[in-house]
Amino acid sequence: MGSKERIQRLKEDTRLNILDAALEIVKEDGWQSLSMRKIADKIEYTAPIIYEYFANKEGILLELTRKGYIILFQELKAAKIQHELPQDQLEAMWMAYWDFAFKYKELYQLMYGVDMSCCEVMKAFPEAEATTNIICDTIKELMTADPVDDDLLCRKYFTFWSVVHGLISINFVRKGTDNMTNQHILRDALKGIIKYVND
Amino acid sequence: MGSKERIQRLKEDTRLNILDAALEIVKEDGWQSLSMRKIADKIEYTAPIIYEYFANKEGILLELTRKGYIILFQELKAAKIQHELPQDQLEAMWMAYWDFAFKYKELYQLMYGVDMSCCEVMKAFPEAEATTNIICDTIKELMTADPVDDDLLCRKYFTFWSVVHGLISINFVRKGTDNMTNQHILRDALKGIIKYVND
DNA sequence: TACATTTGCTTAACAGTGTTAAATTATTTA
DNA sequence: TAAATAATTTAACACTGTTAAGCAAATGTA
Repeated sequence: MGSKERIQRLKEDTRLNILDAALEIVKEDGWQSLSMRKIADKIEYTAPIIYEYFANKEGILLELTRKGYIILFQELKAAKIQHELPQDQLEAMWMAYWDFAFKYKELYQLMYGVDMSCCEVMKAFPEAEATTNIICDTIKELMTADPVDDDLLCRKYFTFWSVVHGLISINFVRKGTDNMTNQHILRDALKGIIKYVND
Repeated sequence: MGSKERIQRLKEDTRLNILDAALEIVKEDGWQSLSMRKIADKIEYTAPIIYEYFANKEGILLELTRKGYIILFQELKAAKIQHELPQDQLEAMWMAYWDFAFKYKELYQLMYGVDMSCCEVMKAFPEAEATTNIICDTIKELMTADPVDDDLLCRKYFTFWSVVHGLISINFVRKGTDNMTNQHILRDALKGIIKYVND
C-alpha cells in the first residue's frame, strides 16, 4: 500500500504545476493578467482546487517570490566562487544580480516591485536574508576598519543595491536603450563604488 | 446667458474632484484599493458618470501621472534657480527629486512604478520630457568636452537617475531605515558622480 | 403655456476577478 | 456490496471595469 506516497507525490506535482502555470501566464501576458481561473485552466482543473494547495492568490505569489530568492542566491554563490579577491567577487556578484533580473524578469518584478509588500517578505524569508548576507559578507572583507561598523556596512550595501536596482528599473522601463551600454554603465558604477568603499 | 460657461466651470470642477478623490483614496488605502465606484462614492455620484470625464480608469491614472510630472518639473526648477554653479544646481535638483518622491509618494509610485507602462508615457508627455531636459541641460554645462557627446550625456543622466531612483525604491520598501541616513547616502553618492562627471 | 428635445444621472447588466460553501462524483475502506 | 472518505465541480457572493438602456429634470421651440 505505497499508494499513499504515490498520491502524495501527485499532489506535490500539481502544486508545482500551479506555480509553473502561474509563471507561464505571467511570462505571456504580465502580472496583471494572472488569475486563478486562468491557472486552473492551464492545469486542467477548476479554480477552487487551487485553494487546496495554496491559501490564496498571494500564497502563490509568495511561493514564487521565495523561489526567486533561492535562484538568486544560487547565482550569486556561483558567481562568487569563481573569484578570489573580494573586490572581484563583489563585482561578479552584482553582475550576476543584474543578469538574474533579466533572465528571470518576472520573478524580479515580483520580488522588488513597488506595489509588492517586500517589507514583510524580507523578514519572513530566510532566503531573502541569505542573498543580503552573501553580499554583505564580501563587502565586509573589503572594509579595512576593525571592527567593521555595521551601520556603515549597511549603507554601503544600500548604495550598491540602489545603483543596480535603479539601472535595472530603467532598463525595464526604457527598453529602447541597448543592454550593452547599460551593462557598461553598471560596471563603471560598480568599480567606482568598490574603489571608494573605505571613506 | 453666461450659464453655458457656469456649467462648463462646474464640469471642470467635478473633473478635478474625480482626480482629487482618486488621489485621496490612494493615499488612504494604496493604489490597489482604487476603484471607479469608490471614486464615485467620494464625489457623490454613481460610477458611470466618471466615463463622461475620462475614457476609462487608465485615463485617470494618466492624468495623475501628468500632474505628477508638472509638479516635479516645478520643484526641479525652483531648486535650480537657487544656485549659480551647475554642480550645485545638479545636487539641489536631485535632492528636490528625492523630496518630491516622498512628498508625493503616491504620484511617484504611479510615475515610476514597475507595473506601469512608463515607456509610452515618456513619449506621450511633454511634461515628462521637460523634467529630463532640465536636468540634462545642467549636466551638459558641467561637461567640459566640446561638443558634448550626447550618448555620454545620456549615460550620465541614467547613472544619476538610477542611483536616486534606486535609493528611493529602497526607502519605499524598507521603511525601517531612517530617512536622514539615506539622505546622507544620497548626498554622498551625488557628490561622487558629480565629481567624476568627466571621465 | 404645451410639447419636443436635449442633458444629467441612475439602474441594470455583462464579463471578469478572488473566494467560499454546497453538491456531486470518484475512490477507498469495511 | 455498502459505507465512508476523498477529489472535484457547480453555484454563489461580493467585488472589479465598463456599457447600454431608462428615467427625470432642465432646456429649447411653437
